[in-house]
Amino acid sequence: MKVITSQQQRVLDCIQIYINKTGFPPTRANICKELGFKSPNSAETHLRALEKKGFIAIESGASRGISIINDENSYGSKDNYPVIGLVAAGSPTLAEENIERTINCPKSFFESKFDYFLKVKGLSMKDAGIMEDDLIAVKKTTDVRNGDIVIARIDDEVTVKFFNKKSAKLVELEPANEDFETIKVNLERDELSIEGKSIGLLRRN
Amino acid sequence: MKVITSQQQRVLDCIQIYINKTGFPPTRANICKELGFKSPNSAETHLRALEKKGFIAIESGASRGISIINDENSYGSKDNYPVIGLVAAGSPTLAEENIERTINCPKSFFESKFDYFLKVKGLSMKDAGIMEDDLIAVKKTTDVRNGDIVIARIDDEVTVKFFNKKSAKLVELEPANEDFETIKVNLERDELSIEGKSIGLLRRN
DNA sequence: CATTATACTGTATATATATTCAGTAAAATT
DNA sequence: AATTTTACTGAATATATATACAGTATAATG
Repeated sequence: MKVITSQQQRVLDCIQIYINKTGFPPTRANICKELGFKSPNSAETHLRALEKKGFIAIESGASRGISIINDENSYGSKDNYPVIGLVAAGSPTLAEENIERTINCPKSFFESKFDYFLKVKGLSMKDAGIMEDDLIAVKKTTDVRNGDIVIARIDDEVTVKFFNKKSAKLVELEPANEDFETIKVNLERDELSIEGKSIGLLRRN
Repeated sequence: MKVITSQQQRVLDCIQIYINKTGFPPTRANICKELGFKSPNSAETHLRALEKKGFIAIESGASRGISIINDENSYGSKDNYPVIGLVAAGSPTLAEENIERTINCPKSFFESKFDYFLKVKGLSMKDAGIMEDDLIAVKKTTDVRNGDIVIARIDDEVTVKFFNKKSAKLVELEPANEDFETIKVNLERDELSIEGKSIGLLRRN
């Protein structure tokens, strides 16, 4: 359903920025001028695609009748997210004893939904801009791709690394710090469980 | 602010309710239907009165070009924080044209209050875990100490660096990347204005 | 007391705007 | 290989919309 293309994202951003700036939505012509299109139909088709995919609603016949649809974000809907610190060996990540505290934050704060914040230990991902005590917004999923920053569990130890599947039986978990070594996981012999992936980061100095 | 009449208040309320309901402002005809007027000029004259008194702004020629002017809604007092992208030379950081969009976030999200998010360009602070396109939560202040990550303005260029006051007349702005050089500012000769300091960071992958 | 602001109806119109139709072309999907 | 989706240009048009103009009437203001 929700696969937005990069151009459609540009149009969606353009609408949001226009509303923030002026207080009302743009016309087709406004979007064209903003994004460099030469035909109003360019904007029109993108708008219809965004409407079809459920990102916006268009009031038929009305001028500037565009409204952005915010999923559960019925404006200002917030939620409490747990902050996970040191995860005890063997225990489920979200077990109560692992929750340090909670952070109140809007549901639509990051691009996609997430489930908890993980407090980072060590500097194995420092070249990716992830420092000690940073809070990684973790989305629980096993659908990860090469290059994703994943939260993985090997032998009851939780680690944050770049995911890189080399073959059907070999996954490499790569650090972003030359002082650390790549973890090679033989899927036939070792057990690898993907807890989720990073979709954002929060740092409080 | 001048005195608003009861009818003008009705029109103003009508506009706000319409925006809340549809996401965009009403036309003259919409207002007439809503409030029972029989001529579009009824709405028109009320709108012009509201404009003259400073309650709304009307974009000339634009359809639905009404925006409600709300002093309480000016950035900082609520939970909407502006995201500042490329700052044009010479213009104030929070000038409207520099605001890319806004982010809704709790006031107490970071340890101390802050004023806006600055979108980072370049990698001069990468060893401090600040990467391109990261959003730095900036607190507007000139009260900075050595070691703080400051947002400074030198010759109309905005830069993010570690602050280090060496003496009464020498301030060094240190990058966190060996490929960049420390900026030495002679306070007697050069002008240095401290916009504020970083009190947190937000990254959205 | 003249003037201005408020509060309307009613008509008219230039133009702002959505929207359709006719094409082209590349990429993705089936 | 055929079809759909994406991504555009360019022109045409019905209509949605702002806005001016012509009135009427009451209340406030200087």
